[in-house]
Amino acid sequence: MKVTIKDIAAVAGVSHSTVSRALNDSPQISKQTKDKIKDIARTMDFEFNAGARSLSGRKTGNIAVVYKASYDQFGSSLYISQLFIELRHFLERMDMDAILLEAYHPETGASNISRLLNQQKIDGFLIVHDNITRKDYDSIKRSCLPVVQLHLPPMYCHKEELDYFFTDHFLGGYLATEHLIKKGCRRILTVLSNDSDSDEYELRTAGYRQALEEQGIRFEEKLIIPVDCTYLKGYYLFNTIPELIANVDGIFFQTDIQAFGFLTAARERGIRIPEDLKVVGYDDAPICESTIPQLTTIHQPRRKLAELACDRIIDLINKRNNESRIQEILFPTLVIREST
Amino acid sequence: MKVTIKDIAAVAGVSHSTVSRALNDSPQISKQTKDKIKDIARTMDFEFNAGARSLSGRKTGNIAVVYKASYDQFGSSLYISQLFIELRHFLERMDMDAILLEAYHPETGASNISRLLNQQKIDGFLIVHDNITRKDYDSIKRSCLPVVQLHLPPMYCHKEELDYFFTDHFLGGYLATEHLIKKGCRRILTVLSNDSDSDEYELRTAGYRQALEEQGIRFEEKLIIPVDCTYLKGYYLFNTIPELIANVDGIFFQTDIQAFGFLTAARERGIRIPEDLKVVGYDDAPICESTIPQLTTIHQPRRKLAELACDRIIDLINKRNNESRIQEILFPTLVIREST
DNA sequence: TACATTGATGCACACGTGTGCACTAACCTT
DNA sequence: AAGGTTAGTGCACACGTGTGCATCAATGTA
Repeated sequence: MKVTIKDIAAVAGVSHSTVSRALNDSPQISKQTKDKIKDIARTMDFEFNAGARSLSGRKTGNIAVVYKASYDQFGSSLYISQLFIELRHFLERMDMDAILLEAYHPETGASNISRLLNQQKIDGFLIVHDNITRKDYDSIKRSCLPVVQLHLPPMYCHKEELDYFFTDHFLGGYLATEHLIKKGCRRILTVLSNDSDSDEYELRTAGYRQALEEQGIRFEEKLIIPVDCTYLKGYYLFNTIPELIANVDGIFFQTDIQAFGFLTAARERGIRIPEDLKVVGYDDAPICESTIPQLTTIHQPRRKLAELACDRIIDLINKRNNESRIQEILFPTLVIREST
Repeated sequence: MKVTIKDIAAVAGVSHSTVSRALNDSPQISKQTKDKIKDIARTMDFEFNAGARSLSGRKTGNIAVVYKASYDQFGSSLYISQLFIELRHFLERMDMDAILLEAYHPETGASNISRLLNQQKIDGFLIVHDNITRKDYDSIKRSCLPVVQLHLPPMYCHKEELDYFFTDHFLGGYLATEHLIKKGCRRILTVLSNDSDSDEYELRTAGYRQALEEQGIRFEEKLIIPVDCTYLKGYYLFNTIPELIANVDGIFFQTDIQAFGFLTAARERGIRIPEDLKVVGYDDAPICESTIPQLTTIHQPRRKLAELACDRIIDLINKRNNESRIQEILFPTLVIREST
C-alpha cells in the first residue's frame, strides 16, 4: 500500500492536518515539528498522491507540451526532439512532468486542449510550434491556466495578452547575409523551405533583404528560391537553377539540410567552397559538424529558450509576477565554420 | 467553473450516483436514462475530473513512456521521435495521455519511476529503449502496475515475467547479408555502432555471421568494424580501412547514417554502387530515399510495434488477458532500393 | 389482495489532501 | 491573579467520483 499523510501522522503522533502543513512549509507549524515530520516522510519514501492533491489544491504537477508532430527527414522532428530534451531538463528540476501531445487529434480533429482543460489534468501549457484555434485560445483564457508560447502568437490575438519567447528570425537572416557580404560576396542567393505554415522564412528573408540594402546591394526577387526541405532538393539545385548558381558568389540556405545536400553536390562538381562560393545554413543541427566542409550556420539558442519558457510557466503557475505579460525575443548567433 | 457530474445530475433530475453509473455504462441503469444523461453530458462539454477519478477509481488515463534521451545526429533521437509519434497515435484512440520521461534524473540520478509510482500518477509503463534497475523493477512489480517493454528485457529478470515486443535484430542482420550474397557478394564487411549499451548490434552481427556460414562463406573477425554512429565516420571509412574496402564486394552498415556517409564518399571516388560494391543499411530512416543511390535497408516495423505495445498495455490496465505474459518478436523486412 | 421479485435509483461513505476555524497551553501585561 | 495575546495543533468539511447497500416503484404471481 502507498504511504499517505495519515500514516505519517500516526507515526509522528500528530493529526494529518499538521503533516500536510508541515510538508507544505506552512508558517503555522514550529520548526521542530516540521523537521521531525519531514524526516519521517523521507524515511517512509512518501510522495503526495497526485490525484488527491489536484482535487483539493488545484496543482497537478503536469505541464502540457503542445507540438506538431512531423515525419520529415531531419528537420522539425529532430528540432522538436532536441528542444523537448531541454524543456524536460528544466521541468524536471521543478518536479514537473510533461504530457507531450498535439493540439488536435489527427483523425477526428477533436481538441486535446479543451479535453485537458476539462479534465483538469494540467497546470499550464507550453505551446511549441503549433497554432491553436481562436476557440481553444478563449477556453484557456477562461480557465485562467497559464500559457507560454515558444513561437510568435497567432494573428487573431493581441500580443499584449500572451507570454511568449522565440528567436529573432529577422536577425538570423540578417546575420547570415551580413556575414556573406563581409566575406566578399556581392550576389547572394537565398533558399528557403516551402513546407511550413509559419512565417519564420518570411522573416529570415526580410533580414536577408535588409542586410543587402544596407550594404548597397540590389535586392532581386528572383534570387529567392523556395524548395522542399530535403537533402535531395539541395543536392539537385545545380540542375534546377544552374544559370542562377553560376552567377552568384554566396548562398544563404534557410535550413541546414538543404545546405548539406548542396555542399555534397558542389564537391562532386569540383566547385570549391568557400573559395568559389560561400554557403551559410540555419539551425545549427548536429550534422553541421559532419558536412564537408563544415557548415557555417545560424545557431538558435534552444537551451536558453527552454529555460526562459520553463521558468516563466512555473512562475505563472505559482502566481509570481503574473500581473503583466513577458515577451522576449532571443538573439540567434552566427557559428562560423569552414563553408564561408 | 468546470462541469461536474453533480451539475449533470441537477439538470437531469437524478442523483450524482446515477450519472456516474450511466456515464460508465453500468448495467444497473436503464437505457433510457443512460441516453438522456449522455446527451446532457455532451451538450455541457463534460469531462471527468482526472484527479477525482484517479483518487476513487484508480485510473489516471496517463501512461509513462520511458526513454533515453540522446543528442545524436540522426540516430536514436529521430527514431524515438518517430516511434513516439506512432505510440501517441494509438494511445490517443484510447484517450490516454503520454508522460514522456527518462527513467532517471540526469543530474541527481533520482528515479522517476518510483516517484511516479508513489504519486500514483499513471496507469502503466511503456519502456522504450532504456534499462531500469533491479530495484525499480521490483517496485513496479510490487505496485502491480502493468509494464510493456519495447526492447529486450534486462538480464536480471526472468523473461517469463514480462510483456515485451521488439524486432528481431538477428533476422535483420541475416536478411541484409543474405540479400548481399544473393546479389553476388562473396566478401562482406559489416560496420556497426560502438556507442550503444544494448546488444542489438551483437544480434545483427550474429545474423550476419549465420547468413555467411549458411552459404559457405568464411566468417572473418576482422571484417567487423565498430565505429561511431555518424555520417562522417561512414564517409571516412576509405581512409580508416582502405585495404579492407578494396577487397570486399558488399558492406552491411548497421545504421543508415553511416551508410549515407559512405555512399557519398564512394561516389566522389568514382566507385560505382551497386556495380562495384553493394551497400545495405539498417532502420529505413527517411533519409534513405534521399541518398544517391537510394539506400537498400532493413525496415523495422515501428507502427506495428507501437500498435501491439499500446493494445497490450491497455488490455493489461483493463485486466483483460492478464493471466499470462505476451512476448512477441516482430520481423524486420528488407527494403530494396538502388544500392544493391 | 397480499406478497415476492425485479429493476432502477438514491444515500452515505470512501479515496488523500488542503484549510478555515476553534481550541489549548504558554507566556505577557497590568 | 485575571485577562489578553500568540503560537501550535486538531476538528471537520470540501474537492469530484465510485460503489455497497438500502430503498422504492413497478410488475408478476398465487
